[in-house]
Amino acid sequence: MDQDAARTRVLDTAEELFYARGIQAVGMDELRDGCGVSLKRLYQIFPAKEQLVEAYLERRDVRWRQELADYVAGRDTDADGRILAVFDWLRTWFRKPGFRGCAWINSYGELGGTSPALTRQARRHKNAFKRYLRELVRSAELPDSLVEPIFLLAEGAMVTAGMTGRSDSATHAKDAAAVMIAAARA
Amino acid sequence: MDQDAARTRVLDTAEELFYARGIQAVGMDELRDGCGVSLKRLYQIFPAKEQLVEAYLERRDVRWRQELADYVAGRDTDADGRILAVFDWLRTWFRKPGFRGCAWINSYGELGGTSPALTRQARRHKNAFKRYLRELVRSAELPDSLVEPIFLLAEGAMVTAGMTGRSDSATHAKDAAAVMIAAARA
DNA sequence: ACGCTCGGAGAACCAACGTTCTCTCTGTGG
DNA sequence: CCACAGAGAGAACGTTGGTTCTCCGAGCGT
Repeated sequence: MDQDAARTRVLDTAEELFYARGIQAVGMDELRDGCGVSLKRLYQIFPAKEQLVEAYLERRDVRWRQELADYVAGRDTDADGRILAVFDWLRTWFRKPGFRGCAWINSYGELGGTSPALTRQARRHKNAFKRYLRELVRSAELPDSLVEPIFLLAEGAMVTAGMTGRSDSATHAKDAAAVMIAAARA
Repeated sequence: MDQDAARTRVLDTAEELFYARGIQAVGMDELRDGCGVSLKRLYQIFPAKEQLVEAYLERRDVRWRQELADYVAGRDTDADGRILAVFDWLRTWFRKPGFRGCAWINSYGELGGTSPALTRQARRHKNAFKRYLRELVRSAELPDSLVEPIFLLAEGAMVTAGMTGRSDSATHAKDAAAVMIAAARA
C-alpha cells in the first residue's frame, strides 16, 4: 500500500468515525484499528490529530459541494427549479443511513470554542455554500436578497434533520423557499 | 454557604464555562476554581459530570424560553408582530457579549453521537420552542403550516449567528418570516 | 476543654488518549 | 549472504481529567 492509498484509507475511516461520534470521542488507536494503517505511518502522514481533522473537513467540503452541484446541474429544470433542487438534494442527504447533521455545525459545536482554525474552516465552508446559492439565485434573475433566506432555511433544515433524525425539514424548507421565490417574482 | 447557594454557584459557573468553550473542554478542577465550591461538595450535589451537564441544560432551557416569552409578551403589538418579535429577541441575544450560538445545537454537535440522554434533552428543548411558536401562530389565526418555516428560519439564524459572530441573520430571518406571513394572509 | 461532625484543600488514583519508541520482520541492493 | 532501510505491532511515556481519599481545621454541644 503506497502513501496515497494509506492517506485515503485514513481519511475514509476518520470521516466515518469523526462524523458518527464526534472528533474527541475517537482515539488514534481506534482509528488505526479501523483503517489498518499503523500509528507510525499515520503520524508520518498527519503529524498531529488536529491536521487530520483539518484534512477530513477539507476533503468533505470539496466532495459535499461537488455532490450538491452535480445533483442540481443534473436536474432537467429551469433556474427556479434548480434553487428548489437544492432542498431535494438535502432531503436525499438526510435520508442516507448514518446521517447525523452537518459535519461543520457539529464540529463547530464541539471545538469552535477552543480551535480558531476549525472555526475558520467551518465559516469558509458555509461561505462557499452561500456563494453557490447566490449563483443559483442570480442565474434565475432573482434579487440577491433571496440568498440569505434560502441559506437560513437550508441551515435550519440541516440542524433540525440532524437533531431529530427525520428528513421532512427539507420538504418544509423547500415549500418555504418556493413561497419566497414566488413573492420575489410578484 | 448552604446547599442551594452552592448549587446555584456551581450551575452559574458551569453554564459560563461549558457554553463558552464546550463541555469536554472544561475539567472539574477548573470548575471548582471558578465557582469556589470544593470538589467534595460538588460531587455531593452532582454525583457525576454528566448530571451536572444535564442540570445545566435543563436550567438554561427554562430560563431561555422564559426570557423569550417575557420579551415577546412585553411588546406592545398585535399577534403578527409578536411572531416577528421572536426574531427581534434573537437579535438581542446574538448581540450579547459571549454569544456563541445555541447551547443545545452546540452540545448536540459535541456529544450527540455518544450520549442519547443529551440528544433527548436537545430534542425536548427544540420541541418546546416549536410548541411556543405554534401558539403564537395560532393566536394570530395563521395556518399551522407557518410554524415549520418560522422555526427553520430561527434555527438557521441561530446557527449562522453562532458561527459568524454576527447578528444580522436575525434581521434576514425576520424579513423572510414577514414575507411568509404576508403570503399566508393573501 | 474535649470529642465529634462537617467541610475544604489538595493529593492520589485510575483510565483514556495523543504521541513516541522499541523490537522485530521483510524485502532489497551489493 | 549480508547490511540496511522501511514498515508494522504494540508497548511505553507523559499528560489530562473524572472521581475518590486523606488530612486538617473550624464550629458546636456538653
